[in-house]
Amino acid sequence: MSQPLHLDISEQLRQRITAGDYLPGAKLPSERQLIAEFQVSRITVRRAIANLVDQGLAIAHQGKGVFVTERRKAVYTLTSPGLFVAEDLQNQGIALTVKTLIFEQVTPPQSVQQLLQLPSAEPTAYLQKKILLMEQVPGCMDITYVLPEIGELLASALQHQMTFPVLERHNIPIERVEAMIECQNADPELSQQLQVPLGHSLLTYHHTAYTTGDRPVLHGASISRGDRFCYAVSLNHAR
Amino acid sequence: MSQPLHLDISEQLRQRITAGDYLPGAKLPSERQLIAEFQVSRITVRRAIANLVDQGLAIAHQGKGVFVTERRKAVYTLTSPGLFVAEDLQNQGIALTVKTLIFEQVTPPQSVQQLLQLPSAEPTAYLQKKILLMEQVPGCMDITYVLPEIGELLASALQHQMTFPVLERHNIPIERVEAMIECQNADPELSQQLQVPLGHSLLTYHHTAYTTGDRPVLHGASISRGDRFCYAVSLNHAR
DNA sequence: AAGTGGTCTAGACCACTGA
DNA sequence: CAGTGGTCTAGACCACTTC
Repeated sequence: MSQPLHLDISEQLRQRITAGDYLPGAKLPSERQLIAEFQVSRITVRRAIANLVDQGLAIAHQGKGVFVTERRKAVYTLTSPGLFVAEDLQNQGIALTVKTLIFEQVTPPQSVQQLLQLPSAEPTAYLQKKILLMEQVPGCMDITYVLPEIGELLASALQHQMTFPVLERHNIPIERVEAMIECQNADPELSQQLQVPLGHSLLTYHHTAYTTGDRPVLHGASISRGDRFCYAVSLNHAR
Repeated sequence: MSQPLHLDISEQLRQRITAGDYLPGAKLPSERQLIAEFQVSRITVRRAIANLVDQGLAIAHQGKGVFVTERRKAVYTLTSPGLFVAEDLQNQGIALTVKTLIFEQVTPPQSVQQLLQLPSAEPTAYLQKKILLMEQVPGCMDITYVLPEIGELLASALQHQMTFPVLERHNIPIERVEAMIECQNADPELSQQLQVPLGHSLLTYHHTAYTTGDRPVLHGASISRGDRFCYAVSLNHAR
């Protein structure tokens, strides 16, 4: 055996997918059919399917079957710092709904305290935890800490609207955003909230927003499904 | 059974990891030990471990054991378009080696032909495929298409050095870069080249670089291990 | 009821690692 | 060599979906 059987089988199936034998959205043969076709045990077929799922090529639905994944991604364009990334999607005609999970005053973790330059005596901030639904489907979980003064002022607005536009409307201009983009994998909570399998690839956009005078206003993380979103940036030479 | 056994077990192990009972780099109990501890079959223990691996919390090494992953990431800072992302790492004191896999003239795919504005009559470009080793460990695969004139001119230099500095040195300034960052999962080739398990999360930086007069020069993708790298961006308000 | 994928068992053999 | 994880088998039962 030069190569594991399950890999051999998943590679054959992968080839059929990339060749277009099974189109996006189409159903793959059932486990029973694959057992018959490749003459192997069920556990090996299941492992082969797991390989495809891990590669993001297929998704299993209990009672229905295994389906080839759709491969289109929505683009968050990072442009002006005052434009919340999700706003960009609305311009693309994607229906956006905000579902607030948490909105309360908390003592943020050390790292956030420093970024927001909170007083060490009584370091509090408002924590918002929201799910962003795109076309009724959960696509992003947003966890944001905002300065307490701002949280109090805008409590009602912040719970049902995008954060950045609310700030701009209240004369808190966003001058600069420091951002960091990374990959992470779904833990049980994210897996449940975003309705993806445990370990699913996620794209995380960490951001700290500063208003006039380089004063930090908020710090947050937008965790999106990695199979459905990406970020676009344009870098221009300073002249 | 409200929750699958394997999830129950992986959650208990996860808690021990986050609580610090098992520190990064430490070895988890062996499958045999876990079988004894939780009184379940081997397949269930293996599934529990697979859950941890999928979440990026652990990594298995045959013959050695399962180990808690190290969680530090190197940062690619996206600043001036003329600075190749990887250069940034050298400034951080990380040893960088380039291993060229492919360097040849090819007919690029349709999408690249358009981006590079190649003549439809005879659309050729140089394709470079490189592995970037950080501290002797493969961390990134770079696939770049460059205009044929440039490829010919710089053949020898391009094979062993970073692309952008070579261009700058030959008076081809990079004025603008259009970039896109996304998640993808390791297919068998990437899995082998980057020495990660099949399906491992990867961070991909697609980029098209333009020189004076908005003429495209090259288009490429830098595919990095998602568990070891991230991208930093700074967005400033235009004044 | 029939078909699908999800969970779990007991057991065998193989491949790699390190003392 | 003993200990580790990797592959594979046959078989059972469960949960969900569709008809």
